Amino acid sequence: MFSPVESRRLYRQVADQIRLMIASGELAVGQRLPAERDLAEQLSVSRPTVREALIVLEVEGLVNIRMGSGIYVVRQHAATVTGAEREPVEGAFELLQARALIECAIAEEAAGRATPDDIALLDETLTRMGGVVNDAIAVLDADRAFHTGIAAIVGNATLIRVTGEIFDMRMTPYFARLASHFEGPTTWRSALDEHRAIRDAIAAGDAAGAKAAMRAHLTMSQKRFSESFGEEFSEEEERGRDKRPAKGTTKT
Amino acid sequence: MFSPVESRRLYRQVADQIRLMIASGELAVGQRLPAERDLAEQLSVSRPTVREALIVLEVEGLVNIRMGSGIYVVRQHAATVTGAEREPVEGAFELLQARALIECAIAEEAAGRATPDDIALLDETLTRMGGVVNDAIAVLDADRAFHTGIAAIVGNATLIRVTGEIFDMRMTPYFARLASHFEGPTTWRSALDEHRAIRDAIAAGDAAGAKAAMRAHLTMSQKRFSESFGEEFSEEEERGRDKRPAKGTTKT
DNA sequence: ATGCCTGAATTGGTCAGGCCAGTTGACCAG
DNA sequence: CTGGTCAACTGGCCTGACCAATTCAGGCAT
Repeated sequence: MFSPVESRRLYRQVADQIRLMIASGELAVGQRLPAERDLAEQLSVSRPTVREALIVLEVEGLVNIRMGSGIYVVRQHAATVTGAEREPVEGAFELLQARALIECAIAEEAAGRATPDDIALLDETLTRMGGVVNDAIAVLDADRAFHTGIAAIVGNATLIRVTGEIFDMRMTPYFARLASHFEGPTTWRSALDEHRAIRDAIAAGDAAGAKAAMRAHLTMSQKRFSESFGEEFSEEEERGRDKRPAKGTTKT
Repeated sequence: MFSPVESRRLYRQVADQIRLMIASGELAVGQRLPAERDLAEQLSVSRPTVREALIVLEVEGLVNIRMGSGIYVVRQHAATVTGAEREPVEGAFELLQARALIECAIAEEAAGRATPDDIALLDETLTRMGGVVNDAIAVLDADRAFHTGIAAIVGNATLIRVTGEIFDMRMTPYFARLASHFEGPTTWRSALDEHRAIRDAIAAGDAAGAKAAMRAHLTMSQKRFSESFGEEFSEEEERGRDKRPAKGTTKT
């Protein structure tokens, strides 16, 4: 049907092909791939192209490249596709479910550790968020700061990082385009209220309440999302054209 | 003492450097990067190296490469800046703490959803792990498969991905060097026993038990780790011992 | 026979230079 | 002023080469 012409880039095609071979089991986990030179010959492309494709797979965590030794299949879970051909809607729900599981646990933990300084930092992000509900970019940044701020209360850099990364997963082109349809000052204000509830529970040291508030927040996010795109979802599938060639051009 | 050799591949270093420039705001969102040829000259590396680095950043979603036009910053991902210079010991404890928080929640959720097929898959990884406790690479793979397998029970691709990514964080050169000192058939057999306890709790549908078993497993992992490297750490590090990362003191 | 050591073969990492194709914007004919 | 053309970028891909790390077979001393 609608095939993005973007697929022209050769190293992407090569990466897809190798990824497919891994997913199908043709290349078993732990197995060593043919040498770059051999792959280039078999695929009728040059070695730099093969290298670029392998680097893509390495960043995705599918293979492990060991200098002087070879390239080894680490895992075959094709589930880690980088938004290439993922249903944006399913991806969105999955994302929110994953966030609910992880961030509820973090909020629960944070409630038992928060210091007044921590709460002050959260309050700072809340006031900032309240002042920029009309700025789609700034409000998103404040939203992110609130969620990573809760992770920061636990005092674990890994948790902060993971929280931020999961949050950023919504930044895929698909998701961003869908989000632009339902994100607005009204929905952001609702989110802000839910943020305040989370903040209050954490400030009160109420672990169960913080967990519940976080779950409610992410559940409501999911609800807002599903309700809003229901109407817009007739033919919004096509790739973004001249509407938004680059980010932030029309927003500020 | 010995320099970690840090034979990091050049294109990774270049990617880190550009990522840093993006994170610091030196390269603003929406801005176009210098041309590949110019970047190569400024960084004193060849163009293929620059290309490989940019492909890494593109896969990570930081930049958008548009053929014939240029390379544009999509977003700044400040959370990943910490990767380069991290204390290995603190990092290890942090990692296990983060895993405890996240994977306990996942195990809890999985216990309520597991089907006999899911359990069969877990059992497969357990038997596989039992057969390769002497193979440092294979056993690690089986270990990973068990933990991601639990995430798979929940049926959420994002959770699987996150679990795998956090697991893989231990694959840094620092961590790998430390791990080689304490990982062995004995410790792996202990881990396997703990895995079985988790599996049994999930199979029984015991959410609280699964959570507790997972927490016990990761706590024991931490214990094994800290005990084993205690001897090796005569003069190498000192502040790593008394962990307890102070709350709120988000490092600069 | 055993174990250590060496060196060649293999493999990934990097470089240099070049050509092609798409993008962009200025320039010129209408 | 409008429309179309063209030349200067820019990324995409290729060839060929050399360097560095890994691996393993074969030779040496024990």
